Amino acid sequence: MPNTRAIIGENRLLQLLPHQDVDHVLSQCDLVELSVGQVLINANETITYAYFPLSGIISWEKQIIGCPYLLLSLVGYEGMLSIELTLNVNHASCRAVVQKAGFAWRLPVKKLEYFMLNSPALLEVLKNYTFVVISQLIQNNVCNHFHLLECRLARTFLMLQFRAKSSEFTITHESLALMLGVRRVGITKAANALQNLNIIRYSRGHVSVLNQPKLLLRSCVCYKSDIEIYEKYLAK
Amino acid sequence: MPNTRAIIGENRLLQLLPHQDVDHVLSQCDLVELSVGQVLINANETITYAYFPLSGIISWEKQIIGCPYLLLSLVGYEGMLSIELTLNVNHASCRAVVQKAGFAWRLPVKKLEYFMLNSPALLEVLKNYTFVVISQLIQNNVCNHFHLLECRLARTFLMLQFRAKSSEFTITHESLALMLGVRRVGITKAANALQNLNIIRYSRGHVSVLNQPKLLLRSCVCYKSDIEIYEKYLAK
DNA sequence: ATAAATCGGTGTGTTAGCGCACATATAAAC
DNA sequence: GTTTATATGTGCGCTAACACACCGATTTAT
Repeated sequence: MPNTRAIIGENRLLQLLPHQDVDHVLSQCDLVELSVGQVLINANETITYAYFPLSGIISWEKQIIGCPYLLLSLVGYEGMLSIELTLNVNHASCRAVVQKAGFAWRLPVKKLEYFMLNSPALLEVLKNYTFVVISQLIQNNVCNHFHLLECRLARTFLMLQFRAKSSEFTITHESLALMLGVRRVGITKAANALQNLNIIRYSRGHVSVLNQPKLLLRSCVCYKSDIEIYEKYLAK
Repeated sequence: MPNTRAIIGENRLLQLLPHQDVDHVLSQCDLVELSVGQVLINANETITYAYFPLSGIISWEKQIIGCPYLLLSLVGYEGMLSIELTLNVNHASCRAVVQKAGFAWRLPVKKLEYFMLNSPALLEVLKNYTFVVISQLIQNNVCNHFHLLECRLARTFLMLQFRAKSSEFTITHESLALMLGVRRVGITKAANALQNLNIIRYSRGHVSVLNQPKLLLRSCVCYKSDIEIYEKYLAK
């Protein structure tokens, strides 16, 4: 299905596998559509599927009683939803919400467990990706604590741009506020600063990155660190 | 060596293994002393040993260029240092520093890799513990972001008390500040508040928890959450 | 075309934690 | 017993982000 692939994209984790393994895995997957706002799973629920996004973006966010949600990781075509399965845990740590519409391969847990035992290549990719996510959790921890909002917002725009494979994407200040654990007005102020510098432009949820190099300069080192670790452990 | 064991304590992860497996593992371990301030590993260094603490406490802390260190996890007799190895990664994500003197079993990486292939029980324990640490990273992320310093300090005291297996332990405001990513004076202020309520008492690095129930009330839910997840995945 | 909903902007006062500087007090060293 | 190092306390001005409240603009629905 080369035509379909061109439209819906590919998943970088699956691309790392030998052809034979990919074929086996895909034969057990369903192609599903991800629509904005869709909650794929809530914290503590039993995991029934792993998702390998092809073109959408999923946010992985945690809530503590009495606090708002906080973004922990963004999952797009470069990753997989439900790394818990790598460790044979089948309860979700976090809520997963679709932030950008798209498509994903959906694989039942049982099948994934089978492949983890029978495809060493897949197992290795999963382990490496799980480590990458752990690294992201660590980086996020420090970043959220020490870096100023404007930097963190810039970093978030970069992460969204990367996963959207486009310098234009759709996200409201409200959603960004939820991700970064701040008030909506906080995002408005920070986003405005970036807009006044002609680095981004936005209007009613539609964001355009006008100057990516400048955005990188305004962001913290954390974006680059994340990318570097990803490339180190998940290069072709 | 029952006498020795009584003195140096036991490691809860190893206790979960069948006797036979423990004996095999311990036969390949060295008993090492942990002294306060000792840096067991720095971020990005190659991991050569895993440590199973028996009585000391190790802090796992990350630094980003331009920022202070931040505590990510405390490792005591309930855990293991170097969960990266579970995912076949042998580069350290973080620095590990001894915060409380004690003893640990030290196992060379090669041997651990061997046991991961040959002791299914150990592999399972390692996977579960790795998941527990991921959960801690997630909880910490939200906690550090939303909870007030006094709560977070109370939580830290509880974590130290738990791992020290004693309501008395030794730690300075300076070290606590480093762990929680705040100024020393911030700790002084928060610790003073707890002391004025007769919940703790401290003097020149020596802390006594006087009233643990009250300390629990002053702390955030995060301590209990951590304990619950630990018990769920690493119960006997 | 009007109403309703969504999205973004502004303004005022508050606060947790910061940076910096300096003051004690206890313990260890000589 | 005096010195020195370590550990803790205090004070002052600052700022990022908060809470709350309200306004304007654009899109969508009827």
